[in-house]
Amino acid sequence: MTGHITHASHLSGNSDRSPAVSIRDVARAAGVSHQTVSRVINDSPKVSRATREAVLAAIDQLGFRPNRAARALAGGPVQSVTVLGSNTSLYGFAAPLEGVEEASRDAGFGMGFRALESLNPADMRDAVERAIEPAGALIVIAFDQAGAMALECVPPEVPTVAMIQAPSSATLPGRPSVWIDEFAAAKEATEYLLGLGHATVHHLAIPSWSAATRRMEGWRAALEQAAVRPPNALQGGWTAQSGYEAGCKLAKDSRVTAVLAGNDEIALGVMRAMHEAGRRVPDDISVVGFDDVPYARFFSPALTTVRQDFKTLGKVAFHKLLELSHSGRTAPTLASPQAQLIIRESAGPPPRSGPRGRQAIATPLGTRPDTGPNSHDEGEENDR
Amino acid sequence: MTGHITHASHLSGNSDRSPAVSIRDVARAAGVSHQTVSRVINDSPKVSRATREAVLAAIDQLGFRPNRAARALAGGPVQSVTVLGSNTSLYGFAAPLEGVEEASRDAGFGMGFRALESLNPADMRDAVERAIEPAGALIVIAFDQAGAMALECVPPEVPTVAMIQAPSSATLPGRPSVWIDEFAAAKEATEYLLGLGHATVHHLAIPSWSAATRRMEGWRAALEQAAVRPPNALQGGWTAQSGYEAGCKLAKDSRVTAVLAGNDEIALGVMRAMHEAGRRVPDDISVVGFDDVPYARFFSPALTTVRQDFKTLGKVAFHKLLELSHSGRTAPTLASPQAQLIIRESAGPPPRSGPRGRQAIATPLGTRPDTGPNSHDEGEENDR
DNA sequence: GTGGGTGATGTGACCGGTCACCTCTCCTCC
DNA sequence: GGAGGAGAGGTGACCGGTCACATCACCCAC
Repeated sequence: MTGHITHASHLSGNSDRSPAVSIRDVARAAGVSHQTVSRVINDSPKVSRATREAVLAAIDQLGFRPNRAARALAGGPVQSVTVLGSNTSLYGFAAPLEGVEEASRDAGFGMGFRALESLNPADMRDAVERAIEPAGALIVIAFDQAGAMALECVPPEVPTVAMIQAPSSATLPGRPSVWIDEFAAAKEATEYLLGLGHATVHHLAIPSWSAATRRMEGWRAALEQAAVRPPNALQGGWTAQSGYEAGCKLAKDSRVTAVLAGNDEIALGVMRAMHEAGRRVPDDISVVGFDDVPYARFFSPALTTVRQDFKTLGKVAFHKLLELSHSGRTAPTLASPQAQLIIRESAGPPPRSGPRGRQAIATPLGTRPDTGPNSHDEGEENDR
Repeated sequence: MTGHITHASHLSGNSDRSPAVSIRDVARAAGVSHQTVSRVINDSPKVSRATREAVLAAIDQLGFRPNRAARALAGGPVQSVTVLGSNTSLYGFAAPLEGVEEASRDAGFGMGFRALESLNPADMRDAVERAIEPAGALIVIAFDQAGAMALECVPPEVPTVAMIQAPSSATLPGRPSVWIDEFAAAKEATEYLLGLGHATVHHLAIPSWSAATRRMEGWRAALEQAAVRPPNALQGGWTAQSGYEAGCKLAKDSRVTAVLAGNDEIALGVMRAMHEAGRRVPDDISVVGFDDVPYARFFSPALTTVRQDFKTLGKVAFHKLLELSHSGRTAPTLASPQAQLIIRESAGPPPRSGPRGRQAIATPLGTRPDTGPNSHDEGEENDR
């Protein structure tokens, strides 16, 4: 209530320590020993109801907050996590981060972040060590190779949860991990495209350091179920740029009428490439993305995509970590929020008489190409 | 070289402390006192050359790393920062974060992140306190109201650098802050649009809790210089959704032929709204964005926008913080990387005979509207 | 020759928690 | 009625750094 809180803050070692309220102050106020206060703030069962309440009252009155540094030093529960990932501006990395942050905040935990830049093993080991040191617990965004490599550098005794693309990949056995099961959604998306009449669906995959992604498996399963031989999946990058580059190649192949892109940025790049090549989306070619970034519905055409609940993924990862630290190390792996197909405008039936010939000359990025008129209205909004 | 490093890691207070190498181990190995080691790792001048080298050798050999917690506890230099901001998935917030992370990593600092969710003063105060506690130093992303409010809650003795929109706004005097001076670029963008022949340029602003943003001032300056009375700036949000909503209104006003949007997502929303209203970009209406998000060049039309070097902004903020902590509190405010107009496709001359009538009926988001053909090729790529 | 710098180093307390271990009380059971 | 436990609480050391202060050698000036 009163709670004047003073800060002992200084980057450099100045000497203006302010007398922050400590466990012993609380003890004095409550008429108990400092150890009893420690027991109370750690929910030890060995404190009587009356004493606990007295201590809690004192804590409240003095505005006491346990000091993270002291606690860490003394080997207590550290109460903070470091997230390790290679990127923060990609939505697929930023959104889970947001989820972890929210969950950690709710739990009174601190959250740190460390980026992975180099793939060099020594650097990687170093980055992991630096990440472990302040927090003692890790959440690794292991969607990409950097994250997967980092995961391998983490000593087994460090409480760690990995966010991964697929459970089958080279995750250490027993290492708790969370993922979004995109198999069903990828399958559904592919079936949706086949259902629109496409002879086949091409897949422009996000990078995968191990075998295949779940979304790739779902895509393949749908094709096989429809007795279509899956074309080779194209290995792409993470960015719109990579989608654009791949799209430029795909645009030249007139058999390509439907593309399932590895994420929404890639899908945007593909659409741009098609646009430049004079192939209209969705009239000539259908494009479906992955993620449902917040701005995907404002593309023209609005992107049909598979929504992923990344934020919840982050929250689940954090809670997994909590569970791991509470109940020993008895946490296996766990699937989390389902993905969901969001139908918008970027996919439609294939062109009537097979793919028609290119009608505009492919122009390099930066010149405004023509856009032909079009006139039908399938593709209902299925949003929200 | 050898450097076996052990981790004293546990979330819950288990007792498997591993004997991490401490300052006293190093002292023993080097045949000096622990205090001398402390002096060496803190670059104290009061150590002889020979001793310093012996200690450094021992440090290297044992793979010693100072313990952050112990250091913080003892009141030494904390060597970590917390970034406080309201969002991580918006590019304008994520990119500076990335810059801070990189700079902090290079300096051997830890980086934490805390999100601001509630605008409630009590919650805000609480969030700030929690952010200060573990690191002792703050970087506040104060582009939006939440950040600005947080800034006001920070006690003056806490080393803090603010990233702000404009220096004139309600920043506490003397509080070091960094910003990108967008005045010139906003002016240039507006002049560019006027130069294309537009009678006026409308501005759809990002939220600003204080008077005006620099970009708004630049926009106004260009108009005034051209003897055009600036129309009222529209207050928007941060997202594509908000741009879309505002765009729907703008589309109805036939005098609007050029829009300077507060950021690229807003610009996308505006373009979408125009598209639905049957107003072609750039033929009927020109749209210019702000930020140059990595995918902006893949929009159709590719977005003409003002590039901001957010990453460098983050780095500058961090270095400012370092400087602040080293050389007392003698850091005033400082302008940082210039913004730059990137010309792509989304802006062009206004329609010949004044804005032509709407040719398609405005349709709600989700129905695929027509796109008319178009045929000219201004708008050169000025990219990279 | 002695007092007083100054530069290099050592000593011990301390930061604010936790841990291991001890004490004291009260209850139960043989 | 005394051994044995369980429950509640206290005591002091300790984590790994830093700080304030003491020490010691050495040089210079009076």
